[in-house]
Amino acid sequence: MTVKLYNTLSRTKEIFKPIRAREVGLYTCGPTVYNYAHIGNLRTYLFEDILKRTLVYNGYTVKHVMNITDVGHLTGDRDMGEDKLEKGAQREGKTAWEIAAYYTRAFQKDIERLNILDPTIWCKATDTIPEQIALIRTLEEKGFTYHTRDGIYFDTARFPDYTRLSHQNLDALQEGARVEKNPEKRNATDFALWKFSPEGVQRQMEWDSPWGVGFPGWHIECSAMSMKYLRDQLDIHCGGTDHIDVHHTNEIAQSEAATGKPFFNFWMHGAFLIIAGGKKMAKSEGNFLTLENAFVNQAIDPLAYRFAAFLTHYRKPMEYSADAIEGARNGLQHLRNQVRTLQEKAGDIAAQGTGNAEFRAKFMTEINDDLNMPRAMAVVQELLKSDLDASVKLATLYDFDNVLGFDLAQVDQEEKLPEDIQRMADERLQARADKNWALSDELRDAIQDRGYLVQDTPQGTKVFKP
RNA sequence: GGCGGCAUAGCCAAGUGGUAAGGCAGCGGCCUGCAAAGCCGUUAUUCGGCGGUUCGAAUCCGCCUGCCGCCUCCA
Repeated sequence: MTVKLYNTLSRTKEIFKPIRAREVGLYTCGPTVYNYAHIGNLRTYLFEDILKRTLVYNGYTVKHVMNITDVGHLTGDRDMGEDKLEKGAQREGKTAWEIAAYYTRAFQKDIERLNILDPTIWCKATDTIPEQIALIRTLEEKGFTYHTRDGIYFDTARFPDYTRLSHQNLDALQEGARVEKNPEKRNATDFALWKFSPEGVQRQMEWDSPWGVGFPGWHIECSAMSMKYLRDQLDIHCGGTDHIDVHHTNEIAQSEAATGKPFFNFWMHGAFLIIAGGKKMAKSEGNFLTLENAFVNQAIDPLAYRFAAFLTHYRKPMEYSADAIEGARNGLQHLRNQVRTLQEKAGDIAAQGTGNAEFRAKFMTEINDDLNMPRAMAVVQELLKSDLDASVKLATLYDFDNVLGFDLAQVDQEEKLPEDIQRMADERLQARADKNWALSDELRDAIQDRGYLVQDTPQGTKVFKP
């Protein structure tokens, strides 16, 4: 089976071929940990999870590196010395280091709740300062840098293929359209590799460097870390679509300028989650929803978001609405109920291996076509509606779940009922035996109010948490 | 201004030349003491608008309308 992936570099779907035969190097841009991730951020990590699981499903081993940006980028060229982490620290009365540690944990909890597989390697920007400095020094030796009063900058005019990824027309760039421009920059697209700590200011995060005390620029960490951990396996680099024009363009420029070799063969970008009115979800827009407040606190299983995300292709903007989430929530619950029903009918599932080969091939065709999850989800429905034996269906579903990540094999693990719920269930059983329907219905309502489902089946009454 | 994207049923959406996937909601039925769950069936003569190319277009071309992203950090 071949995997086709849309490569932003060529703007076409290409047949994926890793540098090594069976092991893929994957780098995914991680969060800046100065606040909670919002569900729009999380959409991108879900896309990357599907990418990784699809590669694994195809028999590849994936060496996955994700960075944690725990040093603040400046909020703008002119905000001398103020960055998001230090600002967050001020806001919350903690140190920048505490802020970073706190939101790193929060992020890791979020991805765990979404069943996103952990990367092979987590790496922190602050742990690779020496590598970043070394990279900047190489660039300096090769003549790609220049000093300004506030830092060391990369001269993009020296890198001929600067717009390879962005396909921008540099003459038409409107520098300073939204922010005051830095008069010392030689070209509008030049960017800082190293920033000096402002005079008279003691930053919480600053390091010595050959150029003076300061902190790394906005893009250098990803170059340094991907080269450090993936070396000669620079296969796929992912991030949000907003990274194409600036962050990834600059990463390519500085990396290739330093090494003289191509940086990553595949660049993949996830589209935004948008909300009513078509606006992106963003911290700066003040419309951001976290997994915590939009799902966990609403008693909605976070996996409903996973389900929802798979109903839209990763390269298309996804409409967020309460109705859409309600639909996904119901869809996931329905799927789990179907699995429960199958489990009751199924015989030896293990004997079925990975299930039905025909459906497996169909499923694989879809995920291998640039991760077409909406179609893969349709294949799941087709399988469910087919007249295959329950054990075969279930084995096939469990196999698909290696990619889907809905924990379908776990739905049968019914937890023990709390004592009072169990007592009500017992009383209701007696009421039914007495044909006291009024009492029976009252008890059913009471149990359901507590979040449990009551089902009277031919095999007896079942009470469980949905 | 440049680059890029979006517009398909009540909602979320797939589909890039061959006559509209799938999910949710709704409706009808089976089952049930009634439900729930499950199952079966059903729901767009039509794809933002107007032209054009073609035997044939949601899909290609032109024009128009509306919306959005990036060009500052941002998934």
